[in-house]
Amino acid sequence: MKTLLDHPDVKAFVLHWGEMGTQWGVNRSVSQIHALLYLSDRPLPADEITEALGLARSNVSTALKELQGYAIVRRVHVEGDRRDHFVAETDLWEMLLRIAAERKRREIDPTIALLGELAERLRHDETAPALVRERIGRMHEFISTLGGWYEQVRCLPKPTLVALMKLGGKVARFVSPLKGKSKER
Amino acid sequence: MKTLLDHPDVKAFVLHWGEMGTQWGVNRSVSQIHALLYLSDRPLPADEITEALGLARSNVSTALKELQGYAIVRRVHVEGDRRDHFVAETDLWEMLLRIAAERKRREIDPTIALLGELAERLRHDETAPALVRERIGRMHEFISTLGGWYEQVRCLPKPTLVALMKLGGKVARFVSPLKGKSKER
DNA sequence: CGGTTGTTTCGGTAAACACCGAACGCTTTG
DNA sequence: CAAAGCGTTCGGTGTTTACCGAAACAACCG
Repeated sequence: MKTLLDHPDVKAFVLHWGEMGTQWGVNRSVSQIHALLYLSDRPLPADEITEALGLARSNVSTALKELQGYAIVRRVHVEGDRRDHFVAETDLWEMLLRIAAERKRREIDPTIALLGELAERLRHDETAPALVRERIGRMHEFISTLGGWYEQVRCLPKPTLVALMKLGGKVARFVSPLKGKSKER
Repeated sequence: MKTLLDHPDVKAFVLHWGEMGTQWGVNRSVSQIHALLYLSDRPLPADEITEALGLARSNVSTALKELQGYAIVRRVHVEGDRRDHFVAETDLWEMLLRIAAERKRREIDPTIALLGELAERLRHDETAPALVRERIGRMHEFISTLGGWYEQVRCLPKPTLVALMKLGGKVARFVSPLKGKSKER
C-alpha cells in the first residue's frame, strides 16, 4: 500500500527522528512512530503504522502506549471504523512541554526526592566529609530550583513563551540592567 | 583501601547518578565516575576510580575521555605524582551549560542541518503533501529557534542566569504585562 | 638504553534492550 | 452464540551496547 514513507524526504525525517530518540533514551520504534504520526494528515490505525514502518504489530501497540504516556499522541475515533486511530500533537511547544513534563515526573522528581533524603540525613551526619555534605546539598538545591522554574514556565500561555524565546538573551535587561548587555561570559 | 564510597549515602548518590545517566543516553560508568569526582575533595587518579567503582581500568579510561569531551571533568597534575588526576566541575550551572552545549553540538545541530535541507528541498517539491511540507518546515524553524535561544542564554553571566531562574514565571511580566499574571494555561 | 609506571586500543564476551510472533481476551457482528 | 476483528500480553530471539582483560603504546627514570 502507498504510504507517506514512499517519499524519500519523509523517510529521511522518520529515520532521523528514530535515531534521535535512541540517543535520548527513547526507543527507536517509539520515536519513529511519533515522527510518522506527526507528518500524517489523518489519524492512522495501528495496522497502517505497522505496515508503513515494517514493525511488529505488538511493538507498535506498546510504542503507542508509551507515546500516550507522554501525552503527545492520542487515540481518536474515525467514523465507520472500529479500529483505534492515532494522532500526534502538532503544536511543537505543546509537544516539548509535555515531553519535558513527563520526563521530569519519571526521572527528575524521584531524583529530587532522593537527593532531599540524602541531604537531610547528611546534615546531621558528623562522620560524612564536609565537602560531600555541601555538594549533595547544593545539587539538591540546584535541581529543585530548576524543577520549580520549569513548573512556572510551563504554566505561561504559549504566546508568552514564544515572545520570551524571541527575546533571547535580551530578557536579561530586565533583571539587572548592567548585566544584560554582555555577549561573553 | 578506604574510599568515599564506603559511606552509604555517597554510594546511593553515585549509583543513582549512574542510573540517571543511562536513562538519558549516557553510559553508566561515565555518569558514575562523574558523580564520584563531583563528591571528591581532591583530584583522583584513574586507579582510584577503578578501585572505588570496581570497573575495569580501560573502561575508566574511556569514560574519562568522554567526560572531558563534555568539558565537565579535567585533568590536573598533582605534586610528586606522575599519574594524571581528574577533577569534576563543581559549579552546577557551568556543568549544566556544558552538557547542554555538547549535546547540542552532537545531536541538535546535525538535526537542524538535516531539517534545513529537507525543508528547503520540500519547498520546491510539488509532489510532496502540503502538510508534510508545512510540518517539516515548522519543525525546522522551531528547533532552530530553540537553538538560537540557547546560544544567547548560554552567554549570559551566571549571576544573571540565577536571577532569571529565581524570577521564574514572573519574567513574563516584562514581555507583555497582561499575560504574565496567569497561573493556568 | 632496559626497566618501570601509566595510558590507550582492541577483540571477545556478557548483559541489556528492542523486537518479533504466537497466544490470549475482549468486543462486535452476523 | 459462534466467528471474526482488534488490541494487548508474554516468552523467546536477535541485535546493540557496555564492559572486561590482554596486548600495544608512551613517558619517564635509573
